[in-house]
Amino acid sequence: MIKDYFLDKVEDAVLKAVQDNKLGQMSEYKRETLVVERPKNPDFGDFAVNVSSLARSAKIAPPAIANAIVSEIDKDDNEYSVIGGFINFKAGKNLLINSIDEIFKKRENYGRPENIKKENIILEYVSANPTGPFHIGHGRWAAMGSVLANLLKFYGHDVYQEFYINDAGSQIQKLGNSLAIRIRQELGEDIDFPSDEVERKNYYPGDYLIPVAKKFVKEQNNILQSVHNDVTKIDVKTLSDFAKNEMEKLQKELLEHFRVHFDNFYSELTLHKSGKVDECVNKLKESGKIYKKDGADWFRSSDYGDDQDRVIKKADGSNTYLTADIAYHIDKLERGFDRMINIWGADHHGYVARVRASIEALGYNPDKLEILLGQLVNLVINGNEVRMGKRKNMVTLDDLIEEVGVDATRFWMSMRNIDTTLDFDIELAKTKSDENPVFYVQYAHARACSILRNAVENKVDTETGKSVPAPLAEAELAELKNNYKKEYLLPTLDTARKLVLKLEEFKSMIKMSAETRQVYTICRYVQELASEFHSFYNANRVISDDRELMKSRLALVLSVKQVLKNALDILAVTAPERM
RNA sequence: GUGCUUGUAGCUCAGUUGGAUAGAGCGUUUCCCUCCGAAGGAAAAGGCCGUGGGUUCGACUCCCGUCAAGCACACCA
Repeated sequence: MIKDYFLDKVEDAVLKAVQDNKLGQMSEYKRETLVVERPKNPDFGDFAVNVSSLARSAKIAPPAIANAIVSEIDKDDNEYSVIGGFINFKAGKNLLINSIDEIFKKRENYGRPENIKKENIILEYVSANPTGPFHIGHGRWAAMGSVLANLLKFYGHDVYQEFYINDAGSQIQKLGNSLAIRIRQELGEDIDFPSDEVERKNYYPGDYLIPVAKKFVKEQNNILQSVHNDVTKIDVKTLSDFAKNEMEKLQKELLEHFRVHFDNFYSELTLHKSGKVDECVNKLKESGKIYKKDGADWFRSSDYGDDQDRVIKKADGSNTYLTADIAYHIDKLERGFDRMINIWGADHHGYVARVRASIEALGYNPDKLEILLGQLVNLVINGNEVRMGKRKNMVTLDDLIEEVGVDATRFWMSMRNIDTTLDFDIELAKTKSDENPVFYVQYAHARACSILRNAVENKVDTETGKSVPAPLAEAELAELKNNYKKEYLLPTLDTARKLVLKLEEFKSMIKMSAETRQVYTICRYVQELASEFHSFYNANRVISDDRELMKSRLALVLSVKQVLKNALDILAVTAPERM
């Protein structure tokens, strides 16, 4: 990376200057003390380093330090200039040419770092209850999680994507009871969910169980006959299992459609059945971190930073949700993953401390668990915020995707910092104009493709009716693409510096994004690259009579297309050839 | 009451780990197609970085207080 190249040069020079006693009283320098930044004013250069931080140990003024350092640098064809305590750097032709060359060499792998410490990561996200359709909040975790998985894989890690199904506990019974009501309605009975608010909370009154009830009546006739259509005589488990399977099926179909791929769906129920939950309780007891109070077993999570202790086994002998969750995380560790990354909604933040505590209490390293807490999603309809209430006004993810499409939904759900509440403006996400960043970016890709098509297409002159030969033969374009030579770029280099630098930035953007787990940086980058490309397009005509210049610019167009594609692939947003 | 997150341009948001004149998109105003996609581009206007202190040569960034918004504080899952 040009950035790293520059920093290396500066640091080598600092070390040399220190050795030659040219930096005042400074006697040693530790690498990575200095930081590369972007100059506020682009006229200063492409990158800059501020050496003011060295002034304290050197005991000489920052400009003198900067000059001393620059005088030690082997400059090649790059420009170094000193303003105050800043060393500004402007990349020369060699570096710029090399960065485009790299794109042609690496193609779809451009941006993947050479040497990273590869980790075997389990990424858990969405993990919704199988008791209903996804709401738009789930959409944010689904989009961000799958982008993060793509990103970390691209970066070089092994990523195993898992969905934890909360298919145990009271809500499943609730689901069965709700289905019973829907089936009775289906059979013609005049019955409805209780109107009393408190009692109503024991049911899922949403419409989504109606088709499930219809299906049950159609497919499970033998069961209904055996109880002479008296639904109350059917075992609740039969009903809840049926509903649960239907919900899981719907959820999985939607995830596929949304381009979200899980390697595994891990059932909480199997965790209980396998005895792993009990095993976990026993281990905690052995660790001496359990005590009895009011008939329940309490875990001393407060010994590990939690603000209070937590019940692990209720007075009635059953386990809490937390107990299963602990067992689940221990199971992940025992499956041999180096790192566990979970994406949780901010409404679960209270769980972070207790899960970490349990991991530590059981003798594992809690730092292996990374929990990304995401703020929630607000829907904006016609400029008005629609608060996502518990059940009322619930917009399902299905509806949203149908309304705005997979590409726009994925992009919008990924484009904001995970720490900020996301305002999802439906109208804006639907617009096909520059107001909508997804289309702006896709348009840039389509435009690049269009130029490449035009370069090799024979045209017909509308006035004379004569055919006009293509500016470039197919074979020549193929040659440019497959046997790219560094010299190709030279003729357009001066007018394309900004664009080349932006293409080069892809590498550092990927690094930053992967290391901070913040996928929105990819969305931002792709908009910036599109902007630079549109700008270049307007200022420079690609197809022209000057063949060398044309080839040079086509090489850039090919590069832009490649890098846009690489970024959009990570986002799993399509890169259209035409729109 | 306690904890977590967020307050930056009219709106939606960046701000690379404490540095140069605080940036981008939308919106507003003015320009740019005889020609590769104007679904684009160029430019202008727009800011007490919620607020009050502190640390520092230097603070949007770090610390403390304070105000506002969201979320969470179960032997529910």
